[in-house]
Amino acid sequence: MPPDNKNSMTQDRLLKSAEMLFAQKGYDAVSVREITNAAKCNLAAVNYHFGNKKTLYLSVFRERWMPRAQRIRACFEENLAGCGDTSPASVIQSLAEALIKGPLTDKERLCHFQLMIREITNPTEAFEIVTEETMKPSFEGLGQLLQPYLHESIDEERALLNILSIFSMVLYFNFARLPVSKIIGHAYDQPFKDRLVQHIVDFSLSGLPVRENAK
Amino acid sequence: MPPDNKNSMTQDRLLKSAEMLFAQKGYDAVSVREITNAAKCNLAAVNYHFGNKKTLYLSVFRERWMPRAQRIRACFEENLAGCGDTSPASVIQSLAEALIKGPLTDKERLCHFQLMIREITNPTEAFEIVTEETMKPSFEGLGQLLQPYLHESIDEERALLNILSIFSMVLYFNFARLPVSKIIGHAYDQPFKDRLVQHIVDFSLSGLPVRENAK
DNA sequence: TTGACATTCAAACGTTCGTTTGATACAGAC
DNA sequence: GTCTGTATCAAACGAACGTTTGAATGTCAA
Repeated sequence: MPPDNKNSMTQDRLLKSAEMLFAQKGYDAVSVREITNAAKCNLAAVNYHFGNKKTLYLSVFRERWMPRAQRIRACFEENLAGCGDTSPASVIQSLAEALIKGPLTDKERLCHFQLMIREITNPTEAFEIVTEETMKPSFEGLGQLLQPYLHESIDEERALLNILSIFSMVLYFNFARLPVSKIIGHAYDQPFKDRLVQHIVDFSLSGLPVRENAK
Repeated sequence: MPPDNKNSMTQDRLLKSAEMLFAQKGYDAVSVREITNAAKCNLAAVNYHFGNKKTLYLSVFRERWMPRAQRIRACFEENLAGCGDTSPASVIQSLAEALIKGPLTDKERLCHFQLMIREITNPTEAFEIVTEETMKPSFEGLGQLLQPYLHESIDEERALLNILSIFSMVLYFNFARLPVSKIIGHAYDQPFKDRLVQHIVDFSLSGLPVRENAK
């Protein structure tokens, strides 16, 4: 039997380096040599531990992306439990905080959403993990939470579109930091992220802050 | 002097094929051979007409993406002129229709937003074209249109966040068709796009359709 | 100490990449 | 006809790619 320490150390370093590079540059723009250099191991290690580059990419989603998605979900549920109720305001506040401030470091969060976006624009086998095992269950859960509070006339599609819209904002403000920073004129610091959460909650609950007599 | 017809015909075919392939697969996943095969011309044509692959990619943005962004903008302005006023409802309706139904074919629109997303996640020199020459001016124009109607307490950053939020929805519902289709359970047909525009307008103006006594 | 096994490594594999080359075809100017 | 410049082409270039190989290294059971 191999020393499980050394074995998994190289595997873990590979997964870590691969995840960061895939997130930053995308699958095709990253070479196996680049990954193994970053992980400080031999070129052949990828094929020895994961078979090939594609399986390494899939392993990144299985071993690193999925657990993180679950951590975010757990954080949302903790936030909501702390609210004491399941009103739309509480739900959205808990969701926005879990996704934008949440349990992840800033680097992790950026990495997480970049991988997600790349999988949406270039779907591979990992797309199923992202949609079927993560997004879909989450959205169904949110739908059940919000449904009792929505207008009776709202059908299921409209309810889902509302949740997708909230999600689109969170996703966008996470992965499109560059253009957002360019447009608002400053970086993503902590106070701004606080204001961002507040904005998403406000906008989701009331839409544009229009004066009453101007609607 | 060469026959300007034949000259520009090959160039145009290259730009057309390159745009579609770059949008579908991303810069690194598309080879020059793939592009020249699609354009039915010789491999060396890319280097003869554009110098190299990277310049071809930039030319796609300059020669095809920018004009299309301008067509969308013109459509928005026509829509708004047809409304007779510049109320937030009219502005948002005109914007959502220009972006989601608009002057483009479905294929063009998908291509347009895919290129945009790719440039946001993998910024190159074309990123400046997308942000500085297109997004920023548009958002400033929208800000000036909406400002008079917003609450006096709303500062510039909050006003921009509102516009960015509307934009995030439009962008998301355009480029993330796959997961959206998976979640709502059907394809992007014309009636759905109508409902989508309506939803974006409603959501932007009022947020979640919550019952009054439940807010 | 020996043998079996897991892991690492340098080197090479064949393929595909972006780019270059030199020949060829063909237009209009003189 | 000859010359000039543009456009296309097949063929080849060196570099980088993902993957494979076989030897070397280290660890533990027997």
